[in-house]
Amino acid sequence: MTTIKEVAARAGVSQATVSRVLNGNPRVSAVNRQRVEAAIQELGYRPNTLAKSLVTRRTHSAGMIVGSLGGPFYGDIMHEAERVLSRAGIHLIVTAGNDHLEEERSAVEFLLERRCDCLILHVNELPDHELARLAQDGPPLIIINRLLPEHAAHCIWLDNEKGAYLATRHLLERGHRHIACIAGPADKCDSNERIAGYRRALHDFGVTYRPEWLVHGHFAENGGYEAARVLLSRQSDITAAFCANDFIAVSAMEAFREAGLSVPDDISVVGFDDVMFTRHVMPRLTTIHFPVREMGRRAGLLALHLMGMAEGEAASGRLQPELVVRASTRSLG
Amino acid sequence: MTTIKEVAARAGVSQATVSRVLNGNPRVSAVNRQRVEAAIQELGYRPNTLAKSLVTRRTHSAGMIVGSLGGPFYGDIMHEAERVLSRAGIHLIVTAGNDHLEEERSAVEFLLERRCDCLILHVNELPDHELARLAQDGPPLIIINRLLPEHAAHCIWLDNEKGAYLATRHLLERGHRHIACIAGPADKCDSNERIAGYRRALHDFGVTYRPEWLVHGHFAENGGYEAARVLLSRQSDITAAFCANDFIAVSAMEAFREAGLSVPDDISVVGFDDVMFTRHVMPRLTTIHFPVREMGRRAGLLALHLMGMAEGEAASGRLQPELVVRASTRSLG
DNA sequence: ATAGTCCTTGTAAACGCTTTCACAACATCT
DNA sequence: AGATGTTGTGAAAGCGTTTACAAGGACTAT
Repeated sequence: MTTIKEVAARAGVSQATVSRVLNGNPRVSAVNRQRVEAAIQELGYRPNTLAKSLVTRRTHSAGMIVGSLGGPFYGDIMHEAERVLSRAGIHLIVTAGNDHLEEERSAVEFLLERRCDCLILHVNELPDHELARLAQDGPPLIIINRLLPEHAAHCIWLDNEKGAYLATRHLLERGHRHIACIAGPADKCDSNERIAGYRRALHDFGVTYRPEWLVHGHFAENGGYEAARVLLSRQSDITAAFCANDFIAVSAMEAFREAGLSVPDDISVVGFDDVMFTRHVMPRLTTIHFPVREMGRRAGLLALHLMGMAEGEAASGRLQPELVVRASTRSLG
Repeated sequence: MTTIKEVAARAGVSQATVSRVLNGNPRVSAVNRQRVEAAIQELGYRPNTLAKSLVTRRTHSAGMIVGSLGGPFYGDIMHEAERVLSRAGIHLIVTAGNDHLEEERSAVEFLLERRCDCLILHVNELPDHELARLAQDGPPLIIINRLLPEHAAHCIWLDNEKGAYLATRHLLERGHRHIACIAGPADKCDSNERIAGYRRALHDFGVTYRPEWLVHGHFAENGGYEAARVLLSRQSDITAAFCANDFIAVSAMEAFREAGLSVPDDISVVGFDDVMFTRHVMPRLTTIHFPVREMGRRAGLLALHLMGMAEGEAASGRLQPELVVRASTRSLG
């Protein structure tokens, strides 16, 4: 790899002059500028960002942690954040935390060691106080899909409770009174918020919640299949099910179908997230739209903001879910 | 940020000793080792990888370029590659090229400037000779989903032609003789290879290809909708369609349905890629399985190999597609 | 005693860049 | 004339690490 020194030698100037050309410093004579540019071309010189960052203390990069590099949810977030950031010359470095405490910690460590100018975190296991400490003595921090009350200005989150409320209310308004809830893992707060919204809706409509209506699945693909079977085995005359996400909903529908129940004729199903493929499943899934892309976009914007690179309002805050009615729910009777 | 110097001062030793502790060098007395470790804890010291890499000339990172950070295809590739690499202590840095020449170039530049130890490229626009040059004077290079004949040992690609052949043959074996092809964009080589496979199959079964059977869509979501409508407008009595990917297939099915055609009763449809949701669409899509995850895994493995960190065989080479028969195709008559 | 090992430690020179400072050369004002 | 800017330039210090290399101390073998 050629260095700035060699370029300087070739151009017959000092390193300082080459550096000035590289950084667009106007205090360089036209002659020298040309010479340097020629030398750069000829040698195929490529500045070493490591060295540069070492002295400038800026890496022009934002670090992001997501649950996993795969999957439609994170894909959209990364994609949108990257769009916003790259337009401002900031590169996004993404790493997976895999919803695992140790991995999340080491991911943070990794990004910190790389001296990212800003951190965008989607972490499940890292406890609040560690995040708080990080926010205090690290680079600017943005937390997505989670609310730290003391750091709300750095958080972007979804009103999960409301989403679940909307979904359940939709079922109630269509006359359903025996409504199951296939929730996510019991230890995720997303999951619990959604359960809360479900219960509030029941309560508002004067329906008494029954424990046998609730069952837990996991958020990944096929997460709802087993859960739905458990539910069915309980014989609890349900006519509708609110599912904590679309994967659960789709795989639960499969289980229902196998049990001879038709969706939506025998049982109505609502999902959550509105991931891309919900439009293509049959019946097309009624679900709660999660503005993921907006979340990604805002994360990028807020990052720029905190790095002092964006004008206008900060983009933190709560995002609103919306009900999308399709074909997997119908009125009772 | 605390530096190694401060740690040294606090522990009452030299920087060199701290560095030795950091790097697990055994030539440090137990006493000093403890002192240093204590100092590190107390100060919350975090080594600066930038500085480290500057001198060691290793960044312990592999750079990857994909078309976009979103989407199931790249998601899987990134995910699998990351799994393999992170287990070996190598971090994956992913950047999007957005299938755009300039962006791909600048993505390469970015990764090169970051001094990644290895590059994994999924690029569409970058011409062969630029890749060849890169392979020559840059870090180890891996090219996925594309074959550079002179660099086959660094490539991992899919036999697209064969996949298309299998798909088309399946339709032919079921008695179809008027088979459309909804291809991808005409300028992508994936797309053209798949067209070639389609035509070879027709030829092998003695069916004469007709130009009005071919229509181009794009690979993204809904890419097949318009294309299918064009196809229908041609009145070409087709009974089956081979689609160049699953997104095309799914949106084409929608167009067929809108036109009053039932899949598979009136028209059979085969997709390509076998992305996750094809199992959940209705009718469940017959498609060609593209071993994406295997491709990602191999890319990671090959990267390790080229960095001299893996034992065993190199993982380059051609991946085989497989036909997955589901419910969107049926026998004619 | 003396020389030869083996360990542990510190000193100082890199790594490739930016940036401050000083200085020369020249232009512009009293 | 002299004083005062203005510009373009290079020398050198520093960013936070690693890593020769050398040196000192504690042994052992003569």
